[in-house]
Amino acid sequence: MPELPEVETVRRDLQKHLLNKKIKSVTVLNPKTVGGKPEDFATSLQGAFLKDILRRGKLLIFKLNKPNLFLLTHLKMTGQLIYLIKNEVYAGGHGESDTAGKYARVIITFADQSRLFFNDLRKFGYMKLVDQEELDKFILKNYGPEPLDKDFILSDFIATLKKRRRNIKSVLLDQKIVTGLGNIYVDEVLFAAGVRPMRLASEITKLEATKIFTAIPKILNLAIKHRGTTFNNYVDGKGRKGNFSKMLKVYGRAKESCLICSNAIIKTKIAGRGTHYCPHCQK
DNA sequence: GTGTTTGTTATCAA
DNA sequence: CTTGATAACAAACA
Repeated sequence: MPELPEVETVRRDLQKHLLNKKIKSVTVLNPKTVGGKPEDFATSLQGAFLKDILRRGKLLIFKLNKPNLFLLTHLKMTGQLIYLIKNEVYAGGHGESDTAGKYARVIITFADQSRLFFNDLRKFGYMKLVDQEELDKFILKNYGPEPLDKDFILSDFIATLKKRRRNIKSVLLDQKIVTGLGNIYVDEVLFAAGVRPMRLASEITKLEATKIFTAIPKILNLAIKHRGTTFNNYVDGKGRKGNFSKMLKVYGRAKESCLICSNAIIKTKIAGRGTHYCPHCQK
């Protein structure tokens, strides 16, 4: 489940390896992944150079040298981007040992014969070509402030929570309120802030909101430092697992004892998602 | 066969 | 119009 730290780890890996590479050919193995006609998708990319790789929330944005062309990539639940040099074989990727694996959906081959695999077991992820105008519109419509940027502002955050009559968990999962958090990091953030996930957002105190606000970048940055969390499928740009899994304090620890107070961690369902919290440390 | 896993969007209700 | 709640999507696993 790639959330902000995992997507950022992939972005940094890929930026190191494939900046300024020229796209030689594109193979679309699952047409639904790219939408429209696969041959149009391939043709548009062919011959283009990769100039930059950006991230907005959990969305990766590949900037191409063709004027006004951006390749958006969303990994959703099980997407992986794996970069392999010429003839390199990757053992992994949803348990496959073949180079491509049976879950490869798109393969981009560069002029030097290195390749970028977009694997996606559940086919929720997508690649999509847009121009600058479509990109701006898309981001404006779907994304709120970046928690690691200056536009994530405490007073705005407190005011937003005050207006929401939903549980805090679903509010934090809403990408328009703050981008990048998913099921794992929301549980971790709420534990760090000492707030129960079912609490009504509008009734969160200023002090609690401040604790949540502070915990968000703190935990995300720490997770990036450890190259993300691998729970199911996530791997980085070279197929390696993330190390933050060992440092999770509540997610995936149902019935285990709280690392602070030793009470049993409770697992329940909130906002349709598996939700973990400590009944003693979180009020 | 059943329930569970989750990022995002579609759909419906208020 | 907005907001919120829920189903749907897809595939695999216990």
